[in-house]
This record gives sequence, structure tokens and C-alpha cells, in this order.
Amino acid sequence: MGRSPCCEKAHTNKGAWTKEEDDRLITYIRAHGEGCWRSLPKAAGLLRCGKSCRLRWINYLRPDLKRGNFTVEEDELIIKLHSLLGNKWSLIAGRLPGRTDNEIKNYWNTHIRRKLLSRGIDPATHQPINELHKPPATAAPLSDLRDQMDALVSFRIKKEEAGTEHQQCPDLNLELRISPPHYGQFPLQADQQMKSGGRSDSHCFACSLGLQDSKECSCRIEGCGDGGGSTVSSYDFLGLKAGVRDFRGLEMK
DNA sequence: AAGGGAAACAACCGCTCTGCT
DNA sequence: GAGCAGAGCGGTTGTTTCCCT
Repeated sequence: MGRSPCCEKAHTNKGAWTKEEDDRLITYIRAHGEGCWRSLPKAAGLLRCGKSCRLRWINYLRPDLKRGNFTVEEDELIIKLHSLLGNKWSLIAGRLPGRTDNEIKNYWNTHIRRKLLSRGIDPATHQPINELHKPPATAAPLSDLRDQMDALVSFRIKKEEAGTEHQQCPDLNLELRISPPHYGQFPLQADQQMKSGGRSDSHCFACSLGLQDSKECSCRIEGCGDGGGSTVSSYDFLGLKAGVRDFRGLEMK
């Protein structure tokens, strides 16, 4: 019993890709497009596993990839997104054009983790290390934030399944096509907001995520947190779309 | 110049999720 | 609803490169 292997391991190459293999893969995908990774290696004349081809294409050969060092802005954005999403690398990558989940994951493990540790911040919880032993009530506001997002997802799903949009919770505005995001040119403006300590002329970072009532809300300005119709939802910001059942498999790119 | 350790990066593996039958 | 295949994700490992002694 059990599933069939994704490829015939005895007849596949492993390890680093050669220039010739890259060329074959690029040529094939240019001609036929992405998709059907299982049959692609054979069709392209590659002795590789389909998963391996997919990974190679997505992480290194795609023409829209941005190579080179991460900018300070990207650094800070990754940290912010990680504090909200955890190790959801694909979601984080979805907010960083030209970057891949694998690249961000590696960068996180090699650079940002250390950077946070040197700042005295625990990279897993995003809390100051010396506060980690405090009771959970004060030590985990960001996980609370994450819970709220999960709850928001659950609610949206139930709402759609039930098909009774405005009856179950009329006060909660979860319409996902309400308005353009606050950030006309995300992530640039978002980052500017971050740099200003989450404050801006309009709303703090948490509010921009649609979490006005959370503990993360730092702006406390009038009109912020009123859940008004002009507030962009978390899902607009995160690139999430309505009608999904999970974070996975979202159209992020 | 050589050796060893650390850092960075590429790739693999196992698992989960989704869509189809 | 169950079973299967394909696709995608996150964790981990292996290899290469860099730096210090």
C-alpha cells in the first residue's frame, strides 16, 4: 500500500543542477509553460524528479526573480510579516516581489534570526528575550494578533459557506473589496510607516492590517479602530482573497 | 599556503492540501 | 465520502564559499 513515489529515484539525477539542465528546463517551460511537473522531466528530456524541476524553476530560473542582497526595507518587512504570520514563508514571499519562499526562509535563518537575537528579541515570538518568562498574558500580544487573523479566516469561511453575509455579525465588516489599500505603493509606504514607529498621518501598522481593536494598535487617533467601511481588511493587505479555505494555495503572486 | 570552523545557499524530503474520479 | 495523484509548503540536510588562524 502507500502512494507511488513522485519519480523513479533510480533514474534521476540529484544534487546541483548543471547549465545544460537549466537550459533544457528554461527552453521547455518557455515553449510549453508551467504545469504538470510530474511529466515535465520526461517531456523536457531531464533526468530529474518533477518536484526538483519545479523547485529549480520557482527558486532560480523564473525570469521575474530579483537576485541580490535584501534591502533594509525588505529586512524590516520580513520581520513584520513574520511576526504576524510565523513561518508562512510562501505568504511572506507573496508580499516581496521577486523573492521566493526558499530565499526568504534561508535569509531568515542565516541573517534575520541573528539580527533579532543581537537586538535581544526572540525570533520565534518577536518578544524581548528577558520578557519570555513573564506570564503569557503580557508576553504574547503578537500571537494574539495571529489568533485574530485565524479567527478572521474562520469567520470568513463560515460566512461564505452559510451564505448569510450580514446576518450573523452585522458589526463586523469583512467585505474584501471595500477600498484600495492604504498603501498605494506597498511595500514602500508600509515600510515608511514602520520606520515612523507605526505612526503616520492616518493609521498605525496594525490598523492598516485591519486589526484596529488589537493590542498592537498604537495610533489611538480618532476614527482609528471604528471598523469603518474605508478600512482595508487584513486580507487585502496580505494579498489574500475571498473564498479561500486556508492560507495555503492562495493566489499571492 | 593549508586547515578548520562558520556562514550562506541550494536542494531534498516528508507531509499536507486540493481537485478529481 | 473515500481514495488517489498532483502540487505546494516548511523543515532539514548537504555542499560550497568565506574568513580567520
